[in-house]
Amino acid sequence: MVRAIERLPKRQRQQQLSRLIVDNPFIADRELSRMLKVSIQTIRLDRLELGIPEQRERLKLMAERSYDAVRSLPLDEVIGDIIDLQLDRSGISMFEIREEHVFSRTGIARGHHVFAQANSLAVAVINDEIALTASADIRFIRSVKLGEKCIAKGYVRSISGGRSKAKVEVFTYVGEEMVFQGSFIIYRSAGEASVERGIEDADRD
Amino acid sequence: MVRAIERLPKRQRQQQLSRLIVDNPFIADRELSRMLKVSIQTIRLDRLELGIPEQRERLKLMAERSYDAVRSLPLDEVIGDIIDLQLDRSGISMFEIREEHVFSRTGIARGHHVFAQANSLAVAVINDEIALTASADIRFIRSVKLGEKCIAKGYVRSISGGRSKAKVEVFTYVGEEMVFQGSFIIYRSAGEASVERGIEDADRD
DNA sequence: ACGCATTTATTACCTGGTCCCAATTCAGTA
DNA sequence: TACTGAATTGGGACCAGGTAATAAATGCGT
Repeated sequence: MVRAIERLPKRQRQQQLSRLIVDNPFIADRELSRMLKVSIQTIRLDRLELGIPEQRERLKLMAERSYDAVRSLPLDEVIGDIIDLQLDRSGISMFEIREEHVFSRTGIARGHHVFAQANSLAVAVINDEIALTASADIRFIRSVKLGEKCIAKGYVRSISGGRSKAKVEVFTYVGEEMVFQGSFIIYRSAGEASVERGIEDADRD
Repeated sequence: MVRAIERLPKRQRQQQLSRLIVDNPFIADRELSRMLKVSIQTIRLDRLELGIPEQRERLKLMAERSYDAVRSLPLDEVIGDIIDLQLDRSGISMFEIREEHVFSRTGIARGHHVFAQANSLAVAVINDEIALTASADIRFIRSVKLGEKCIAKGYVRSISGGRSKAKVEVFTYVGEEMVFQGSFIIYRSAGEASVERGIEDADRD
């Protein structure tokens, strides 16, 4: 039996539903029911089956993620997903090159995205409230292309200058191949609450 | 007149209220009324006077901010607005530091945005279909803060290696003050692609 | 004692849901 | 064709966390 185009079978509708919610977490059931042309109850049953929380919960989760980051470590302000982190020692992050990261003509990632991943990792691995990049020496060893997964590994090499500076080396790989290498000097606030601030005495907010 | 510690005068209570909400935006009026030992209506009047939105709105705003932040770097083709460009010679770009570019705790811009502006400019100034960053040596001279406008000036210093490499220096200013300095080696297609390898010498500090 | 600000209480209403139960529709099969 | 089970829809009760508006109570200074 040929289905009307309007109404999709359950499976496909649920897939659509997930997609819609993923790329607009702010959407409410009412709107979804209009878009998928089913009743609001169906939408709710679908969410239930798919384990998708209600809109408010979704926003709350997003807010929490970005908030926790502020409180502890800027984990959310990081480009790439931190998949391992040993503070003051090392860390690993993963970043997948997608459409929006590449030059559309060539499919090659723009350098600053690869840098951003490495920089974020270098900052994240430093166990401090305030950690800022002071300088960096970087090499793009080979270009990274659409779809490739960049695994960045960061190592804290030294903690010098009365704990106010740290050197972090980051190596980014696609598979076995090294694609990026960077040596970062990170300023830290040196200690728990105060003492030396990173760069020249930044103002507090 | 010595006030009871329990009940503060309006002004102080409202100050407290702001503080409480700032460092826990998730808190609801009910809880606030318990903490400040006033009725829930008073809390609501206070919020009204202070222009503090309800909890749900707060969470929504946070979610929006973090959502925008994730999109902001990836979506832009070029970071910063190119306001002057002489191909193969020099270029100027402007980039304003907004909420989504800073560490929310400190209001200091994340390094990779400043880098991204400079990198984008360095690539843009190279008059070629394919231009990729091969390496860079960068210094963050002072931290850049929320609201500041970064003016990046890029100069093509040399075109060497049979037109396959170019050195571009970028200086970024806030007002008169230099905040960032970078030396970029950019690979260009120089006739045909084959833009694969980058590094040859590994000098690190 | 009066008056004004402040505080509290009350009620109606809103959004965006949950939970539960019943009715309906649809498609395939005995 | 009638039956069955899944899918869909509808409705009601309830919830949190509010807004809005109006009224009543409480301070407190003069």
